[in-house]
Amino acid sequence: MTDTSPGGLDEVRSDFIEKVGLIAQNEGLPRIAGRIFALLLFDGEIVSFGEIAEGLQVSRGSVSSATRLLEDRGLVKRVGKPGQRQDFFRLADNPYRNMLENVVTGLDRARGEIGDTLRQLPQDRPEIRKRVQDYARFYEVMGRAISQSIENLD
Amino acid sequence: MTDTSPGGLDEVRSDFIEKVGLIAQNEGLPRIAGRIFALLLFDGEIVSFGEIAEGLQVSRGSVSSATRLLEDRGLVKRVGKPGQRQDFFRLADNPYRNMLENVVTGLDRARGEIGDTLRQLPQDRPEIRKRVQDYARFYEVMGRAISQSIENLD
DNA sequence: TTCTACGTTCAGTAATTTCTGAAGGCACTG
DNA sequence: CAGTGCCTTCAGAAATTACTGAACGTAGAA
Repeated sequence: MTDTSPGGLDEVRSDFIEKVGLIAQNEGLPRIAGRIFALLLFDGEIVSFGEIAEGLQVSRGSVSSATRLLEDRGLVKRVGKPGQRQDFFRLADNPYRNMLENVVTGLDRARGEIGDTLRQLPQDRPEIRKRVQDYARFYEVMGRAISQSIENLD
Repeated sequence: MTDTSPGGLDEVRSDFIEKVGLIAQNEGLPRIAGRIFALLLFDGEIVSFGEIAEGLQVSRGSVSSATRLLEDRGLVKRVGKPGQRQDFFRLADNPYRNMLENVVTGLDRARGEIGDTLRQLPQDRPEIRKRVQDYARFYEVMGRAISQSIENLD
């Protein structure tokens, strides 16, 4: 029998999964992606495609797109099992490093777009250039900070 | 006459405003908030409530809620003008510092929620605890990095 | 006081995004 | 070769979020 008592492990687990779902949503990811990540993180095991769909009570279509998203971001790894036709998943080896790198990528993109504006601005409007430059600098500073923090993870 | 020629300042300006609107959306803010921020940043002037609504072609209701959001986050400042009933706005003094602080706040919140889970986890499941702890650490590392980067802004 | 200009609120609408579930295609099995 | 189980795709449904615009309250002007 699984531990479903109040405050028991199962409740902690499902609370965690829901929490991470909401955090993911806050960060602009589909909620299901966050839940899958949390499930793999909490259980720490290799879990099959079907178990994810059933365990989270979501459609296989959703599992398909969410796992691919997580895979693309390097947060989750798809693995095969000999003699098994199903796909299996586990946490990626370095999910947090990849998360940080994804954040940096997003910041670089924003900075790049602002840089485009800067390049289009005439030299004889230094006040505008200054302000746009400051904005670009914001993304640059934050990106650099996060890049450097990657090594602090382990 | 304003410069509306292709590649002219007006076009750069409106492209910039739209770009920042999309960036804001990416970061989970209403698009209009990003546009207002961009307008104030680009023009660098004190702009009235009505001018914002008209200039961006959005309803006064939207201007009201977006400006309040930006005000709450410390990105924009509402100022009065003597003898004027309208509200006026300008960029905040230290918008980027405040942006970074807002990010840190969000990270702290996420870390706190994961910390709650950690506290509920029994000691006899060290493997689970380890994994959840690593996840919390991710938010901690990123938050610290950004906090420290605040001083690099100027 | 009454009038007017203003910002805010909120109910409803619009737009966007997420999720579902059925159809489809592929690969393995027997 | 047919049958089965699997993942993906995609059209549509559901849910969420942003936005509008009218009603409202307030404060200054006349």
